[in-house]
Amino acid sequence: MILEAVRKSHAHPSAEQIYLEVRSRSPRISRGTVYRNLNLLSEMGEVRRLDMPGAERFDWRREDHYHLRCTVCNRVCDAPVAYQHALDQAVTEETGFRIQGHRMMFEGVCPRCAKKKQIPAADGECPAAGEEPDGERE
Amino acid sequence: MILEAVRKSHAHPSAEQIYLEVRSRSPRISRGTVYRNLNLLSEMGEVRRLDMPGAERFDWRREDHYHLRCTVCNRVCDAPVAYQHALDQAVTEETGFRIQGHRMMFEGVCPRCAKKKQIPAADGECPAAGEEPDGERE
DNA sequence: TTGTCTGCAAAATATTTGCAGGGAA
DNA sequence: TTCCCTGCAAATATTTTGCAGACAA
Repeated sequence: MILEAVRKSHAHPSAEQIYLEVRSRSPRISRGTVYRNLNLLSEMGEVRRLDMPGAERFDWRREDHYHLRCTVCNRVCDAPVAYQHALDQAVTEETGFRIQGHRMMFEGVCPRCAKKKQIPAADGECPAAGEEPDGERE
Repeated sequence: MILEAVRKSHAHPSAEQIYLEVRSRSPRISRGTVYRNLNLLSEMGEVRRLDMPGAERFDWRREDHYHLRCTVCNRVCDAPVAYQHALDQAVTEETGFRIQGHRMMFEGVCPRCAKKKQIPAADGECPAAGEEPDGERE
């Protein structure tokens, strides 16, 4: 059920958002269970974890890909750039690390925030997908 | 003094590590002051902030560059890959975001952890620089 | 004096964990 | 019964903040 919640929301939700979503359908669920299962799911590779300032986010997509984050409203969407396997190879050879992969996060201001010059309310979408902003960070 | 501490430690220290370092020289300093000044310094661009699971890390280098993290001991070092400005350009054009830049974090197992199969003690160095491991994460 | 910065402690946020109970095998 | 998973609450960990005092301009 938690896995479904992550997969259904393509908005890279935080653990708290997933908790709220699941609770709306199963009101007795606890945060502990959500965190425990998100950890399990990410270890199993069913969901992907995004390191972000403030709180982790989760991604339903299992393939390697990059992300794009608005530094104003904190919304995250997928970046239109192909994963560069060649870099992993290069770093492996140069460092001796057993490279598992890499993460890339683009940062900038989304079109909406650029216009509004203010933190937007709580709706809206990425250039090509429905996402939910946060409106938190300064 | 806090800026010096970050610059002196080329090991991408956490706020706590910086606090301990500064306190060893100025025992009356408080965590609040360290956090406040790290935030100031990163806003001024004097230090760089690294988003990591668990806790933020700080980097004295001001130029754009990538990082490499051992998923076992949690040590971080600089990655031997040049920053790809072309990607920022591409994402700007494709998304309409006002791109400020991107972060890249390679992940893998460092040579020492690969050998020891265990979390190493508290010494050691990156392939080419002295760094301090964490030995925290599972 | 006025404004800025600090130490201290409490608060806020995010996540993990101990424990007893419930349900499935 | 046994084992695993859950809810609940307390505990951790990290970072921020309110406040009163110290220091410099």
